[in-house]
Amino acid sequence: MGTAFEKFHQYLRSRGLKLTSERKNILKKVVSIHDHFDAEELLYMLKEDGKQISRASVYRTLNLLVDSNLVEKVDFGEGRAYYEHTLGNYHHDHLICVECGKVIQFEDQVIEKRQKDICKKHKFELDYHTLNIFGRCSECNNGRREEDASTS
Amino acid sequence: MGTAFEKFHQYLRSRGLKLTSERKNILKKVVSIHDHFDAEELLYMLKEDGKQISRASVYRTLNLLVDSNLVEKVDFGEGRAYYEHTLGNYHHDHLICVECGKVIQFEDQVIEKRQKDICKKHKFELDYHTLNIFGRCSECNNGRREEDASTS
DNA sequence: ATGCGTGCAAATACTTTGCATGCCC
DNA sequence: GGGCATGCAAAGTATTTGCACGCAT
Repeated sequence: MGTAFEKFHQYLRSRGLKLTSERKNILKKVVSIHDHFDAEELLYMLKEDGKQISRASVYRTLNLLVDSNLVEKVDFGEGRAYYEHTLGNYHHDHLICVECGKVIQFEDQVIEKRQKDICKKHKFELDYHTLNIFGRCSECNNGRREEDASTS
Repeated sequence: MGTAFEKFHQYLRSRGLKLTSERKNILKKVVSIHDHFDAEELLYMLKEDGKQISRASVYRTLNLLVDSNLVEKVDFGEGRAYYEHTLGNYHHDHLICVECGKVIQFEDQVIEKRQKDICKKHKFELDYHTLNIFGRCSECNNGRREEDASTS
């Protein structure tokens, strides 16, 4: 758990940046959230905890955290960015219900491996990836007939 | 090629919507673009062709096209949506170079199949998916030493 | 004819940025 | 003490929406 701070501190130093109390508080909060969240939610949680941190700092720090690989930016196609920390979490992908918005996380080694192979084939140096599968979850799907099996 | 219009027309009818000349022109342009594009680019191309179509109509029609499965919305994490039509194109995923912005399309049946299996396991009805792999392309990668093989 | 669609401009939503001041190293 | 960071508000993007008029069915 201390590792996250060390990593971040190291990242900041390597760029001549500083580990301020705001950044510390943001990182502390971020690693405590074991789910995805967006910038506004994070800002709200920090305020709830009595931390007075500006919206600008939250956005700025999230960018740094993404850059330092401590946080992943995920995109659910909602026109806003979600984030999740990468600690302990092996990387995971998402099943996103277009009906109720529920997000189910999963991870699959076959797909991970296959991606690496594809990158190798294209001489592409893999950094990270995002795989989102959109559809309807089992609950929202109840009492529905199938309509199309077209797109994959 | 006429099929796209039939499909769209059918989709519109099924919703009590109309096939206007604006929608026709937008669809015609969209199917002619064999690459991804964003709303502004599309608007610009239409203007170039001498079509006077408003930004609002472009955005509105793109949403209809996505809804009717003729067009796919893809997200490169740039804070804006890209689109590509789904005609003839079997679905494809993307390798995105974070350095030069180049986008390489690929498709892999193993991954496609695996996704279907995962959905089945979660009783999730698959609609569509987006898989973006970010990293550095072979050109941008030249003369670089590898630094981290951490995240996948 | 009826009602959906269009264009325009304003509104909204998310994120970034300029500037004066504050604080880490 | 110097320079990066912060907070604020304003600016910047991307996209949506209300309204009056126009056109497809």
